[in-house]
Amino acid sequence: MTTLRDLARHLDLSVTQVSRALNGHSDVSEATRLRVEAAARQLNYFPNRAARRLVSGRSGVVGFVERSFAGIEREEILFATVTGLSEAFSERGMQFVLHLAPKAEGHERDDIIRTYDQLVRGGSLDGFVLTGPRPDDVRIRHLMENSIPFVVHGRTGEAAQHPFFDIDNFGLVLHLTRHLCALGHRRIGLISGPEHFAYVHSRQNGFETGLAEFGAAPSRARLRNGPMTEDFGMVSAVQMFSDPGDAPTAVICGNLRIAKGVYTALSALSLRIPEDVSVVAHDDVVAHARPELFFPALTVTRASLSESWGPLADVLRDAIEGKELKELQKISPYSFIDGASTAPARG
Amino acid sequence: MTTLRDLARHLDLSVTQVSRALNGHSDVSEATRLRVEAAARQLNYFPNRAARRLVSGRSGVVGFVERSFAGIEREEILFATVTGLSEAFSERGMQFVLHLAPKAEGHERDDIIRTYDQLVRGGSLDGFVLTGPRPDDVRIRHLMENSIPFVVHGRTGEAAQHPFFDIDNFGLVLHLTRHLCALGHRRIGLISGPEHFAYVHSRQNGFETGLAEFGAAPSRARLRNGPMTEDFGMVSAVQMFSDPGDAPTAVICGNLRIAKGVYTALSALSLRIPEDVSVVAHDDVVAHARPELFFPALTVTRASLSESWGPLADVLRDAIEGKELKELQKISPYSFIDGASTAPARG
DNA sequence: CAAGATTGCCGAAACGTTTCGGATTTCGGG
DNA sequence: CCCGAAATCCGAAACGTTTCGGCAATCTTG
Repeated sequence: MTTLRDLARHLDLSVTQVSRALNGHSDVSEATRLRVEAAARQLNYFPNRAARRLVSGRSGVVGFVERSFAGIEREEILFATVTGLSEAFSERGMQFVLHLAPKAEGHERDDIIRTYDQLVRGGSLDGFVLTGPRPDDVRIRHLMENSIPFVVHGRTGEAAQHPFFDIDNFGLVLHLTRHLCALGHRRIGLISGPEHFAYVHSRQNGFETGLAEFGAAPSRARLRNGPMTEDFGMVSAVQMFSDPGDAPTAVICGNLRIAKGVYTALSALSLRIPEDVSVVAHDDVVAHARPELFFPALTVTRASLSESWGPLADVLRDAIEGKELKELQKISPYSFIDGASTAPARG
Repeated sequence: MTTLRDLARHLDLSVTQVSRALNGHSDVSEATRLRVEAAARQLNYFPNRAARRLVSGRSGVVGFVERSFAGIEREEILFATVTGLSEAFSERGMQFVLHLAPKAEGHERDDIIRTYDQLVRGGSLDGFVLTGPRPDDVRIRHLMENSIPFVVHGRTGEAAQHPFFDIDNFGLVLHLTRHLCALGHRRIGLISGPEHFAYVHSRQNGFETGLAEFGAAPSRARLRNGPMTEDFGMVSAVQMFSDPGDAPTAVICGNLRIAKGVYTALSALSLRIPEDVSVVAHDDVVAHARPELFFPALTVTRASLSESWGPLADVLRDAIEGKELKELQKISPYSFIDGASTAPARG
């Protein structure tokens, strides 16, 4: 293995200067910089990471902690997350490790916190990626208190005080709500995710804001929180539309799986889309279902999950480098794609 | 962060002795060893990995390289592999990183090899886990030539010269074949995996050996190689049983998915299991399908995939530590579980 | 009790890099 | 041609650990 010293001897320079040349420091002449780079290539020199880490105090490794078995329906998304982050960090010269914390009994997230501590000890890991934040997330509080760098996919709330990369959950549901209201709908259903997740709250806020703009009010009966599954969408829709008096005229679905269930339910109830009911959804482009394959084509807001890994990795890198909080909070744009699943509200 | 020096000062010992005490060396008295351990706990000392790696020349990180998008039906198994290995290496104090090599055009596996080199440079990674070996695998040859430690899940052949952890593919198909032959079956079908994988060859050898023991010969028409999917099992079975003259009286399935397809096909062809056709399979316990849920209950050999990650990690650890090749080749046992899907051959 | 063996300990060097402070050379301006 | 400033360069220390060789005290043995 060729070292910096080998290079220095070979070039008749000092180790210092070779190091500075390779790291692009200012006080090294253009000529020697080129000479050094050429020699480095020729002797195929690669910096020893361990040595670099020892002096820099950083390991170049980041992690993602998850409990061992999170349940079947989370597998698909977990897989996408792991592969996406692996790729993103690889491209940035960092390494990404998945750490599966054994499922311990007792305190829900205590063991996960202990895992964070263990991993950060001895400089094994520089930082973490978190997903699925709760409004008041213990993990986030703990990491902040111990000033361990991290980035959250999503955020704890609209005014979160931590590094994150998120989609505009508030905005996109507001957009969908306005779209439906503009068509004359006032009784709108919202079938969203599990109540304890922060993004569900943001979406609900967007929903209520949109309704308020048009002088409408949400109804407890038209609000459903539960797992983002086709089954839940189906059951929720059947329940919502079972009361003919108060049934909604339009439904907003948290994702495409839920929309799938809603389509099934409406078809079974002999309700036509969009004549009887308008349906819209948010498309996170994770499953293999595409909104164009719905019939009639689904109107959606879209923000691709697979495009979030890169920015997420950037934010974590910057967080580790100690940048300002305001540079560490990014919100991704979404697009609105009009389909054929909405129509003006009837009479 | 407390270092060895802090500990040494605190205990009024030398750094050397503290280090040796913590690493359980022989020339340190029991008394001081206990004293040192107590102090380490109290000051909550954790060895700095980077420093340790710098001197030992090892990183404590191992990797698994895969191309970015390997196709849907491989996802399930890839996911199981990644989570299983993550957990196994965590338990051994090592870190496991998944590296997704971008899908490049041109030479099939050239880019993967380059990836191995890059990762091993600068001491980033100590070794690799490989899966799905071919009989003459370029990756394996390359790693051996450059003496980079690795372990293969599976092996290139019966007399492989590399570290591996494998199930007894030859033996288990031999077992199934003998079982069927003992029941009087002579025309037996084998629906197995893609031809280029080494394990498919081993299984085929076991099959032919078993047949030969009973004086039977394999037939080209009763041998199918293809993807391990339900669809392939279904199509293969239909084709095999379409020729009434030469149709088999029993079928061996490469895994449970294939068996599922075979059950479907036989049912559609109005062939009863086991009265008309006996069916057996190998169960790798990866999917959520269980052989008991087949009707009639499937007779299988079983070797759980999820139990292979630990031994696999052990072998790689030992390979990195430079143990002898013969200690680095492990074959896991399988069990035979008799169901209700076989019966004596008729007439 | 002397001589060798054993036990428990220590100082110093090494791993390969970055960085601090200072030294040397070169250059422009008077 | 000289002087200060800018441009390049360098030695040495530091990061935290392991390990090699040696040293002193204690124990064993004849």
